[in-house]
Amino acid sequence: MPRTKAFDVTDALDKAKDYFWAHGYESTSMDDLLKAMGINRGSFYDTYENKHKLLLDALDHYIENDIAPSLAKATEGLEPREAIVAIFKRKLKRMNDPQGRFGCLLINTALELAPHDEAVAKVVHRRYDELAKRFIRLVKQGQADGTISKRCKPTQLGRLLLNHLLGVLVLLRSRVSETMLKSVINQVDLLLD
Amino acid sequence: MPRTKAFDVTDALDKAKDYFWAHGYESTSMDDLLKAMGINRGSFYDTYENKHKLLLDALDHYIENDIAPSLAKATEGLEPREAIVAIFKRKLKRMNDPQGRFGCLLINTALELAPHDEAVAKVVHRRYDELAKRFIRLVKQGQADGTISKRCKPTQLGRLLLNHLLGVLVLLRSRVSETMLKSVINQVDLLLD
DNA sequence: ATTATTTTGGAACAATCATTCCAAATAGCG
DNA sequence: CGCTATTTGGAATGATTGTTCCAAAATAAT
Repeated sequence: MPRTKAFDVTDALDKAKDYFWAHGYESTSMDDLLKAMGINRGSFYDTYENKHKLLLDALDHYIENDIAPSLAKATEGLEPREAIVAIFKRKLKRMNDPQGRFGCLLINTALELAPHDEAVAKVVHRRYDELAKRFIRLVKQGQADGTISKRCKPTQLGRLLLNHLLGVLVLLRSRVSETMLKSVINQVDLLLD
Repeated sequence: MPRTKAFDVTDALDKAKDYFWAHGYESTSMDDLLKAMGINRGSFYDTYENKHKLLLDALDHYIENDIAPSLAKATEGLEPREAIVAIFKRKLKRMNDPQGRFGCLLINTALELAPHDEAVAKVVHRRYDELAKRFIRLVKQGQADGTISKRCKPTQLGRLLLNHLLGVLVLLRSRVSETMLKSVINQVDLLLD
């Protein structure tokens, strides 16, 4: 019986995600969001509850639709060690397109809100763990096939790789020079040898 | 002939720095700032010009009065390699006091503002370079006295260490578990061997 | 003590904040 | 077509934003 929504809920969420990604949470006003999403106040509050709830949804949407596919694409068909290297090299490739320079929404949000926002902190921890596990699995496989050094336990090395990635994403958003970025990214091999 | 200021300009700046450190830039309102600094509007705008200018001053004040002394204290009297390790272990020690959990003001600010704030980006780049140079110098010395592996050029390894530090400071502010933090920090040795 | 100069406290400002609310418009069902 | 449930657009809300402004207070020099 009811009227149907005049906009695509997921599309609008995706636009919101992009805006948060570029500008952060506090710097983004409701007016900015509504304009970016192409909807208006009534529809917004009816659909997404409020700004903070939208952020949490945007974070999940980001992991599912940006991070996960990006990781899958970068690593598909590659041997474990090459997969790890590819994850980092990919950041280098993307450093010159607009989106790539905004770093990672998860990390940006973690730094802006985690200390005073329990809900955000929880999401961040879960996603860090997932990323760490992914690295750990790749390390195990790489150590098994002999391409990654065994002088460090998989768990430790996996976490070290996650930490390395966090650093790279900080450098990206900090807009450091390409030289600096290349220099750091190319050191992944040092961690694996 | 004039009246003298009723407050200590540097003390108030220090309080502002602490508030920015804990809460970030956008989340901090002028009311918050004035309360934290213990002064009022007239005095503020007369002395510090405006909120954005204050942030830049706070950043410099932070590097000079928090980072520099902290690094000096952590490394004094230590051999190069031990100095590097000490810089990281220090983060672990501090992880349970309130201030330590807020990460690093420079990095927090970089992630929040660098993409859209030229002045902040400039400061960030200069300070990153200083930190990198410091690491590079220590690496050179460590390689000279044989305590640090020579399989990597000082410049490269120095930057890698800076990147490692950025990651650790992200993890700190993200409030990850002590286990996770220890695990990552203890891997510094892997980078130096 | 008087004068000159600066700071101080806070009222006032226009702009913007996130959110609420509701009449008008709309679309599916009978 | 008419009924009804839902969405839509936007006016309105009260709170808060960063900044300006100025009279009153205070101090150092004359």
